[in-house]
Order: sequence, then structure tokens, then C-alpha cells
Amino acid sequence: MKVSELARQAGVTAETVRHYTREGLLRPERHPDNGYQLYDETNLERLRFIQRARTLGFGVAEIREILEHADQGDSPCPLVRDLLASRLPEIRARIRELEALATRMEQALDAWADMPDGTPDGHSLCRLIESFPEPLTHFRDARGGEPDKEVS
Amino acid sequence: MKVSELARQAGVTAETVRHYTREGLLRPERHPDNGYQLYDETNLERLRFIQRARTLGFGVAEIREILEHADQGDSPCPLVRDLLASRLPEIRARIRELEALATRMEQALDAWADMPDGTPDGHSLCRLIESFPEPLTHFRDARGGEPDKEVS
DNA sequence: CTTGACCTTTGTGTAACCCAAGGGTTTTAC
DNA sequence: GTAAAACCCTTGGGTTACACAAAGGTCAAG
Repeated sequence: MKVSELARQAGVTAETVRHYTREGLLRPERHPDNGYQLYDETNLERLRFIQRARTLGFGVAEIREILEHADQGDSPCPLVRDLLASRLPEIRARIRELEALATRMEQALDAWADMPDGTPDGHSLCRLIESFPEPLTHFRDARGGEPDKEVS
Repeated sequence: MKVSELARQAGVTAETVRHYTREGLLRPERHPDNGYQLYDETNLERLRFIQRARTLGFGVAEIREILEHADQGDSPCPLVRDLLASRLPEIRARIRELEALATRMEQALDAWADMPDGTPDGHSLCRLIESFPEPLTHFRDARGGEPDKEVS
């Protein structure tokens, strides 16, 4: 099947399929005449595997590594377990950060009612933000990226 | 003070200070002779403000907008409140995603004990991952980016 | 045979910085 | 007084996981 067909069956965009192919996660053949990429059932399975691995928090580079192990006949499972085990605490930490963030935001919105929101006087930019404790100088970061958009 | 001094006082890297300056969040003066960027106390306050805003989940572009409002004498507070209010649900959603992710990872590690991790047989890549339910085909994404590194 | 749908590659953009290179400047130590 | 250490500047490339646009070839239907 061709790109869009594979994409449709897996519920991703054709761009995503091409991306994984460029990154070496999928291995299509080429139609000798027109150069189209042709994917077989195995590639569909690989793609489904990739999707599951992504929802488990693996990055594309890691998945490539896993697939390469498997392609060489090695069991990738110990690798997977180690990656899982090492990533889990990071996720937990991130959850705590985000919860703290949400709490701060709610406090801010609650506190809003008690504060005047007049024009800043040159010393205060926005009391709402200024009244927050300074971030401890080496626990930076807080945002959750939203680089993804809905995939119809 | 010069870049590194400002950076040190706020607990960020000099690169970060330069970045904010390039993005227009900080407004240093230039030493007429050598072209060095010189920051005053006001810029230190701005930087601290930026830090707090970042931990509250604001992006650099948003913070620039807030600062521009304040620089023009408008109160940025209503803006801040709206941004806060609109971002909060996103954060909450992200927390739920990450919790689901962590749960899946833990299930995977738990299930590990019951599964053999031998060499894949050509049909299975890694049962640990393959045994997961397929992601619903339009609720993609799950990762929390870690594009940031520790800031000494 | 001409649309229109689909394929190709290449290049650019996203967020918030980090890092290296090449080249001036200032401070410090001898 | 000067040389090395330490710091400053700008420019450009890298990071993640794709999305999107452009220019151009291909294919099925009417």
C-alpha cells in the first residue's frame, strides 16, 4: 500500500508516515517505475508498535533503537524495561511540577479578587505575578509543550 | 552590570539572558566604547518577573506581550488573568495525560514479571509494548518534552 | 486528454534555549 | 608592562516530532 493508505489504517497523517520512514523506523520498498513508497503488512505492524511505544513515552530515536535490536534478532525487551524504569521517575517529577503549577495558577486566580488591577505604577508590573515566590534557582522549567495538533 | 553578573543574580545562564534580550524582554543599554550590554536594577526586576511568569506557565512571547503592555502604562493584569484562565484547563489535561502515561508504564513494569523476554520470533517485537491497547486514533501524543537542562 | 487526487523531494517553522566558533576587551597576576 | 585568564560580542547550527508549502511527476476517471 502507499503512504496515505498506511497512514489511514493507523490513524496518522501521511506526513507522519514519511517522517518515520525518513528516520528509518519504517522500511518501505520502492515501486521501480514511479518511485512510490510501498508498505506491506509488516510495516503496518511496525507503525502500530511505534504508536504504542509513543504513548508509553518513548522518543523516536529510542524506538528506532528498539526496532534495530529486534531486527537483528536480539530481544529489545530488557532495553525497553530499562528505558521505562528510568523514565518513570522523570514523568512523576513532571507531574508534580505541573500540579504545583496548576495550584499556583489557581491561587493566583483566587487571589485576584483581593487585588486591585490598576495601572502599574512603574514599580510593579503585575502584582499577581510579582507576589509569587521566586523559583528556586536550579529547579527551572515548568511548561508542557503542545507541539501536536489534532489528527483528524 | 554585565550579562554574567545579571545571570548570576537571577540564577540563570548568560545565554538565557542574551536570549531574553534578543527576544526583547530585557532592555539593556550599550556601553558606548565596547558594545557590552549593561543591565540595571530594573532589568533584574524584569528578569525575576520573567522567571515567575515562566514557572506560571507563560511562554516567552506571552511574557513579552505582558511587558509591552506594562511599558505602555497599561495594566497587564487583565491580560494575565485571561491567559491564566485559558491555560489552566490545558495544564490539567496534560496532568491527566501524564498520569495515564505513568500508570501505563507501571502496568508494563508489573506485567514484566509474567512475561518471557526471549528473542522475538519475527512476529513479536516486544510483547511488553505489543500487549498495550492501541491508542485511540485521534487522541494522539503523550510525551512531556524535556528540552530544558539543569541550570547550575 | 484533462482534471483532480496522490506521489516525490526539499526546505522552512515551531519553543526555549544550549553550544561552538571566531574575534575583541578587560581584568589579574607576575 | 604585559601576557594569560576571563569575559564580552555576533552568527549560525542543534535539539523534538512532526506540519506545511512549493515545484513537479504520476495515475485513475470522465
